[in-house]
Amino acid sequence: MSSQFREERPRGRPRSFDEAALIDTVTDLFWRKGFAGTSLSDLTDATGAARASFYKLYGDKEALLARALGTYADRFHARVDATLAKGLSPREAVAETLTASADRLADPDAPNGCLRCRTTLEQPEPRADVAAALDRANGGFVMQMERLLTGDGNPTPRDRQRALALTAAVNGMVVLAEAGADRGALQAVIDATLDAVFPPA
Amino acid sequence: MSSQFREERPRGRPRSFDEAALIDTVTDLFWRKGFAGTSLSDLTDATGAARASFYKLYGDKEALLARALGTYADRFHARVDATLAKGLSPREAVAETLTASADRLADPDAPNGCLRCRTTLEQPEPRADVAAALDRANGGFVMQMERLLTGDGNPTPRDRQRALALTAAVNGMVVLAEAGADRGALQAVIDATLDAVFPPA
DNA sequence: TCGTATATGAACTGGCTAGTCTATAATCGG
DNA sequence: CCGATTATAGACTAGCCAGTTCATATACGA
Repeated sequence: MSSQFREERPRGRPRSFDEAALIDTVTDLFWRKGFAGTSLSDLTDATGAARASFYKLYGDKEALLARALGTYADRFHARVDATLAKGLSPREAVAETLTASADRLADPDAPNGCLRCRTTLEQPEPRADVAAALDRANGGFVMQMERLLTGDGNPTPRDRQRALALTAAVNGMVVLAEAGADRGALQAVIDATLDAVFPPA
Repeated sequence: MSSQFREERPRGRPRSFDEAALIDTVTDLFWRKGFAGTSLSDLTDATGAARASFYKLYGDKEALLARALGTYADRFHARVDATLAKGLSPREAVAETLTASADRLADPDAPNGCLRCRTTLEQPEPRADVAAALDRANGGFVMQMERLLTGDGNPTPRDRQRALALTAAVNGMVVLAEAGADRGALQAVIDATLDAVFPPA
């Protein structure tokens, strides 16, 4: 009976790191330092996982990047879910999302920048698996913008264009912030974007 | 008299590369392949300059990056000069500039992306000289946007905000394009941006 | 022709990297 | 306690890169 409820333990020596947290930690590292700027020693130090474990479990460093991009996109997806759950108007939902992004971008304590944008520019010709993850992250971002605009309804062609404009605004704020722009500058971008996407009657 | 008109020749063995073109070539290489992705062998192969000449003339690879950023910014400055010389309205001048950027970004033959944006994201904590060049490139871009808006007049605080919105739009298009967006998607961003910055009465 | 000045090319250094390999450690079932 | 299984630590390989060094080449002025 005890066996019936016990977690299944794998056979050999147990892992010395937290499997569930590993990809999150890797994601944060790539986010902070970039893919090229993160060495495998950085990863083993931060996660506690043995060097060999990474290769056994995931293949290689680029496969880890693909996973990290997935995690990064999932986090944003969850944020949009939370915003949609509040039942705001599209304009309010978009404003909340842009404001949260700007707050994070201007926060000196948060990891700077954006893993999706940084990787997009850093890897113009990525390996197939990374390219797929990148496409899903970038395409997914536009889709989340469409969800904010339509409240999960079907986007019109016009909505798709508005979602592209919103995506460009966020991407643009990422670069601006990394270039040293302060929160006020980002707010100017948000204000202009909201006026463009939700034209005042 | 011949000596009077002859170009001054330096004393020793002449250089085997075109000095005037060197930084342009370096700029294009960094533009295409990124700073980290461009090796010194790439630079010597492309320019014909000896490895040692780079170090003697410029110091090191990062100093070259700083120069390349200056060249890149100068090119854009010159483009804006040419646009301003046409005597268009601010809206027309901005539209022409954004259109030219989008055309280039969507052109499969042009070097992809944007050296300024890419370097901004790739080097979050650059060395002092690179940081200065990057600040001048990024700050200069906003200033060029202000010039387009004011026709070289004094920008109002409102103009400065509009220039930030334009800068964010271009930065955003850079990331969008690198993520695979087509020319039509970029046009949607341009249209929304023009409406936001030049609100239809 | 000779001395000086400058650039070249190629070898070399030192360091870092991703990825592999192996002996050992820690857990299991029996 | 034993054998099987899995993970670990960390040494090791092989390659790449930035930057330096030095003998050699090519120009000058006198």
